[in-house]
Amino acid sequence: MAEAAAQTRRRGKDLLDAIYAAAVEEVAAVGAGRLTMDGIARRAATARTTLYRRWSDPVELLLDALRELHPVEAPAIGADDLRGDLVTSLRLMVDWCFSPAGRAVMAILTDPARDPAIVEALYERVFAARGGTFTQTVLRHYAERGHFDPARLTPVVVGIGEALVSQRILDTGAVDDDYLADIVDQAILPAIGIGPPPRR
Amino acid sequence: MAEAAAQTRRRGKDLLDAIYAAAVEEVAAVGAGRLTMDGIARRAATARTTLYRRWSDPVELLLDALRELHPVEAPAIGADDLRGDLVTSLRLMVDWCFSPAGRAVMAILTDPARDPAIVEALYERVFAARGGTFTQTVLRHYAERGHFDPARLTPVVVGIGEALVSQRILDTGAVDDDYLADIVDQAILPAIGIGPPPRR
DNA sequence: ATTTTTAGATACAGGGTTGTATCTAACTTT
DNA sequence: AAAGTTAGATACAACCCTGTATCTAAAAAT
Repeated sequence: MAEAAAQTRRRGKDLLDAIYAAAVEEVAAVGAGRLTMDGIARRAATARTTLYRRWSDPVELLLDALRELHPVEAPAIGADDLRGDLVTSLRLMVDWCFSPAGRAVMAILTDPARDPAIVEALYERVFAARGGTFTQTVLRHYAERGHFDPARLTPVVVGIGEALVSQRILDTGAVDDDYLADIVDQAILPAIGIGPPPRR
Repeated sequence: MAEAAAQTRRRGKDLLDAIYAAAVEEVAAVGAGRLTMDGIARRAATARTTLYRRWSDPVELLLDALRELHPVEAPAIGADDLRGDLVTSLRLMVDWCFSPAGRAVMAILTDPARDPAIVEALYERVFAARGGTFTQTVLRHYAERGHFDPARLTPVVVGIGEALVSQRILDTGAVDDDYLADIVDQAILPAIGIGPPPRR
């Protein structure tokens, strides 16, 4: 009564964007197992009917939403600074994990009743553009330029940084830059034969 | 009709054990977010009434169940075999992760809507008896005996093995012994300044 | 200005979960 | 043997989610 109702009706891209945003927020909030058309509709402030016109179930909707979201950024390579680039790439990972898309992907991957087909679709749509994991891009670059022995880049080694970051996020819910530097100095660099870290 | 009905009625400990087992199986199957009195009751082949007589919600029940389950085993220390003991401790972790209790704990920890209070209660009840993580016990033992510099045992380093195992489980759902050996040779040992791993 | 498209609102039956109440019959205790 | 406790079964109203159908009015196209 007091305010003139914003009697506008969303349509086309505006509406889709609102629905996509609602979908990733919803899955991050309640988990993939509890994702529901009703929940997405409420969060997007639209009618369930509108969703059913386009998708037949919430997972289809979610996959479309993730496809539309900005893909994961690839870490940039600096000027001959392996250590700094590794920290930067991990920072990139942490930031992405806390983005709406990242939280949504995490919710899907950690769902106990997750569907392998969904996981695969996820990897294709979200990680396809990037060349491997966050630190992998950096490590390969410097290995090719002779900073260390490329034979050191085993599947285990290229996953050290990501594994430690994931664990830290799961444990404490936040990661500061000092911890990222510790990961690089105390785990990644020793594993590729650089170091040992300064003992002070 | 054909068979005489086993007209026995569970009571006391028998019944409780069946309920506890059902609870951890249920949470591992559907996830913490979807844990329901109804699901537990069905799995335990009892009436929901029986559950409501003792607990007011499924999470309370689950926490009691985890308290009753066997705690995590502590890794044994062998005869001066750091590498072998590390692999063994990681094997212990993997086995525990696939046990009913382990799967239940994982489901709780990875639930997007997890309650910090529940997580804390979990750590107290399940991990309290053990001295730190799986590899930590082993690493401390050998560090104290001079196999390597104890200053290397930072929070990052003692978590390397567990982080890589967790990531592998999440990715592939299984971990073989070769991979565990790779983790030890290519990540943990370099981080404590032992190695480099043999290049063959 | 008229027509077409479609967002938004409402309603509905069907199914699942919740928490409570009630009854019975099996097990324990005395 | 009698009295007690309590597992198991059934029923229930309330609520949420699912698909579908129907109507309206706003936005776009003509």
